[in-house]
Amino acid sequence: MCERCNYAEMLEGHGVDPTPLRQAVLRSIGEESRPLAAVEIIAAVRDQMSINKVTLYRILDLLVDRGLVKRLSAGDRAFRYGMGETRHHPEHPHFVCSQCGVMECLEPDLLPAGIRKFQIKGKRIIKHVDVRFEGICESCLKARM
Amino acid sequence: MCERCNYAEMLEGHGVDPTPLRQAVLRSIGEESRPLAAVEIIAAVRDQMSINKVTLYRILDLLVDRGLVKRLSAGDRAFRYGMGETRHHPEHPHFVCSQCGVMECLEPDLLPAGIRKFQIKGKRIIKHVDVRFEGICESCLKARM
DNA sequence: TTGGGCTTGCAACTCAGTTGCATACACATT
DNA sequence: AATGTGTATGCAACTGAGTTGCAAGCCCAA
Ligand SMILES: [Mn+2]
Ligand SMILES: [Mn+2]
Ligand SMILES: [Zn+2]
Ligand SMILES: [Zn+2]
Repeated sequence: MCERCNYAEMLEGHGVDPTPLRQAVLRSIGEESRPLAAVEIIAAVRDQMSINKVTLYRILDLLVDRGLVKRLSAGDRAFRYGMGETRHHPEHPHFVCSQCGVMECLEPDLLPAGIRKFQIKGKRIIKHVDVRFEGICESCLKARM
Repeated sequence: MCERCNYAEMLEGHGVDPTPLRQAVLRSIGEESRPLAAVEIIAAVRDQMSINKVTLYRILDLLVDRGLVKRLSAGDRAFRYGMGETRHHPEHPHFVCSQCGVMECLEPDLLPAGIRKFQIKGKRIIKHVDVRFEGICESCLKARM
């Protein structure tokens, strides 16, 4: 998210006790520009303190449940975790590199305008739309030459 | 796909030996109107003949590789497998019920027009776009009342 | 008839995440 | 102070979906 975010305040604002581990998990996600896999989050947290992987997954569940974090599907078997939507961080599509698997955030204006208007279609309730671009990322492109 | 599809011919046309198991896997996928999880495909095939799960996954890999089948992400941990694109079966978005997990195919015209035009963006190569609507399906809606 | 490649099966494995249960700590009640 | 109650974390074992290694069966070619 941003360097001046107060993660403890964000947690408290969502009714979550801001324990050191929860702050560290949220900070690790917030300080990256792209959504991270659990294995990346655990590595980042462990640079500063010790954490068990079950605790990490429980914290992630809690943060996703409270809307602080968004669980994203990258098209492989591991979820990615990125910051939830706020006014400073609007909904946006993502890009996944089919070679190295990295997920990147794209500009919100790449979300096709009006994608929200398909709200009722054949008696379903549509809650949200997930748009994922797939291809080859810049760094994999460079490595090919 | 359709009842009059000749699955053996489709396999041969893509350079794949049309063994009974491969035909049964492709037929199981083609006869459904929605993409299936591997566990559903194996159940469908086993209604007619015996198959080992490793064989199923190897056949799925092969069919995906040849473009006969498309591997889709439903936002959970199990892939779904649906028929690949042809002239009779154009690209289309999907819907996933966040309650029961079922994936359904939506009309191709729900794909936002012009979504293909984001072909070059920030030095990435974009190969395709995956649009997935999430919400509550008709049958889960009924069951709520 | 022998040999190679393709197809399938079985056992064991991997990876990402989950469950069960125990321990530790905080804070409230007596 | 002693006790209880809930919350946070850890550890071991488990699960589900898919993968790997290797062996066996089959087909056709030399
Ligand atoms: Mn993002
Ligand atoms: Mn479909
Ligand atoms: Zn890449
Ligand atoms: Zn449903």
